[in-house]
Amino acid sequence: MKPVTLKDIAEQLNISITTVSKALKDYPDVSKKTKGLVKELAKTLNYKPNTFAVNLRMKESKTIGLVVPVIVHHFFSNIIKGIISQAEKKGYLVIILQSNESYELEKKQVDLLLSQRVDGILISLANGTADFSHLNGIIQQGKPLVMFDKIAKIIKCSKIIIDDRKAAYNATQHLIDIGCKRIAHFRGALLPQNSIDRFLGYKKALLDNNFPYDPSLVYICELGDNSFEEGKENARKLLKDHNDVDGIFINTDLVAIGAMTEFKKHGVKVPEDINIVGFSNWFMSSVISPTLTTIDQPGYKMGKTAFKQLYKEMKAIKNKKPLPSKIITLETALIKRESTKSEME
Amino acid sequence: MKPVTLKDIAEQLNISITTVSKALKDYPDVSKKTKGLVKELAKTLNYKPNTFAVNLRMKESKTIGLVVPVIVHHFFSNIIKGIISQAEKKGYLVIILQSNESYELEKKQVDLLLSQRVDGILISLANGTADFSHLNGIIQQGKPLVMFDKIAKIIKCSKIIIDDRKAAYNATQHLIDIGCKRIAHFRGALLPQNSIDRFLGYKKALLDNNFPYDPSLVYICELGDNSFEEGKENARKLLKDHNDVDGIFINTDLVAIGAMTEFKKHGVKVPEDINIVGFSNWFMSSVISPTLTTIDQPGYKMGKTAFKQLYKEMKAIKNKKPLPSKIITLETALIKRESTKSEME
DNA sequence: ATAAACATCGAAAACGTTTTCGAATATACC
DNA sequence: GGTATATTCGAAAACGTTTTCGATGTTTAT
Repeated sequence: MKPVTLKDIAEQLNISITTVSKALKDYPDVSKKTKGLVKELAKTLNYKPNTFAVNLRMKESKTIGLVVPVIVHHFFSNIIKGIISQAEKKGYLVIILQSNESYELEKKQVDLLLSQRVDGILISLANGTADFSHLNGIIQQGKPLVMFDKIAKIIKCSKIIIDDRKAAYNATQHLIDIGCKRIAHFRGALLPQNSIDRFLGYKKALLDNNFPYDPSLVYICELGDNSFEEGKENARKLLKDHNDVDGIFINTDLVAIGAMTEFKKHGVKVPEDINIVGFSNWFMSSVISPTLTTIDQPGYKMGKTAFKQLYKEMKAIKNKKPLPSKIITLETALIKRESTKSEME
Repeated sequence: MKPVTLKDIAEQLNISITTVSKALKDYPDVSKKTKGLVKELAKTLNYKPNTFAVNLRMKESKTIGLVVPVIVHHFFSNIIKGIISQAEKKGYLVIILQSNESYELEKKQVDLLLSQRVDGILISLANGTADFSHLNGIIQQGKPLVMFDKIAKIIKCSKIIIDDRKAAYNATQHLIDIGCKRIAHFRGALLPQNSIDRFLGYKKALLDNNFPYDPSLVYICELGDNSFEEGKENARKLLKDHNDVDGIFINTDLVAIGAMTEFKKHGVKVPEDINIVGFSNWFMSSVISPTLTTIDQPGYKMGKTAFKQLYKEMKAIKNKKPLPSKIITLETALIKRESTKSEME
């Protein structure tokens, strides 16, 4: 019933706790014979070191904290999977918390992780987060912090991102290449950096091609949740305001799918009447009809990379040689599908 | 830099560590005055109890382990969300591990959680799991274990499930009600209980309606991953073997969507030629074309319920009054959409 | 006045591990 | 035989908290 301790093994073998501990860790100053005895008995008794004691002694828990805005989300669950699988390889466990896109909750979750004394923190910011003192709190405690996807440029820590601006530029350029003349954009909320960058990429592509930039063609997802409903809502608005739009670059696949559903309802054909490019390459997008042209965003890889960076920093801090912050940009790719016409020669 | 400890507070106030500890926990045997002083200083110093020490002393970590077969999955990520949100309310953290549908990995993950000394474990079994000794290991250690969705009937622990058989029965009955005469079934792998139960529900509905049960109409997802590809594969086989099938009850939405895609490719119309009912009500199913008739499986609620049950059992074990195991069955609902014809009068 | 009750505090043990440092024994060398 | 060097072990401190139990001082009741 009671878990086996070093003491139990020591008593049965009539040696000291010290020796048992050292034997199990292959210290050079214990004989082969006693090592053998100890290891054998440890195995038969099914000894498992008490993590609580180890944590206290070593001042680390081999556990990291992860805060994401949402869990039920193709992109984020891929990131989570990437983080967990990489962490496991290095012997780390992951505690996951959700901010629900709320700054208040995010702050609370960070505090929770801090008081739990995790060895490091991975975070993707809530859309509403504009104050960053809770993040500085992490750094002040000397804990490594790595941000991914939804980042804050101001904070001095490593970041794993994609080049949203470039990806958006490519998406918009694709619409231009296939012959679109009037291109709208459904953008995300005002605050998140990637929502801003995607907008800027869209705008730059227009200007580089001598297209006029028309602010009335930019629709903001006002609810801020990048939902199916927002796509439908904006599609309705667009249909009312502008009947000459023949291409849309949309912030997120889900919003794009909402828009396509609404267009279908109104008899507007995709891609014949309107070409659509989404963003993220949710699995869903390859399965709907028409399949959605989109930007592939490497969630799994982002998760892996984020943990790897955090791991390096945790190791560095342990060795009292903190690493400089690093910004890693992951490649994206334009996935051409049925929602945009094929390229013209 | 160094975190503040009880000792720091005690020294600054010239009182004992004991008194500081008691003051912070509102013990009755410390005066209001000292309580005030201690609490104030604790706040200004930003004192946070050292979780490692507390865990060691209290022999509990307020942390539970969660093992799921997959993370990137609409149903499971909903469950995860439910578990995390409920756990947070009770002050528990959740460590998530993934078995990747592999028995070996599942066993390893359970061992990991056990050696981490989590206070309890929630698990949904991998499809390949047929040996259950690792689960009995949990119970033998006196740790509460609650299984959900993919369960093993043999293990004596609480379980949160849906009535798969009844749900499958209703799905099949729906196909019969709308006039289908020859109904096929794409089932999941052979081992998982819910795959078995759904098959049995399908069969019972047929027999209750005096339909012949024809084993050649039951297609097994052989890869065992319930994927889009498996849906396409089975649809191809069905098209080759049976040209008279006018309804299919399919184990999982994703497989159903794969099948629909394949049918569309071959010019077979849904629901005109073949009616399809899926299972799980993934968000995706409400967005594809045609929208998919399916069984709604309450993932979020299942997660919440699973944690609640685990919490009760953890509390009970702490009070040395272990609770009897309990099986909780959650309600499902048939969601009628476009992939099945409307009911005949 | 004495005894009983109450209020307030602190010493110390315990949780189980890791690691430093010194002690003891055995082996090597001259 | 004596000194130096390996080899093998263990005592003890430390990590920071919780909680038992006794000590001290103060108030109330008799």
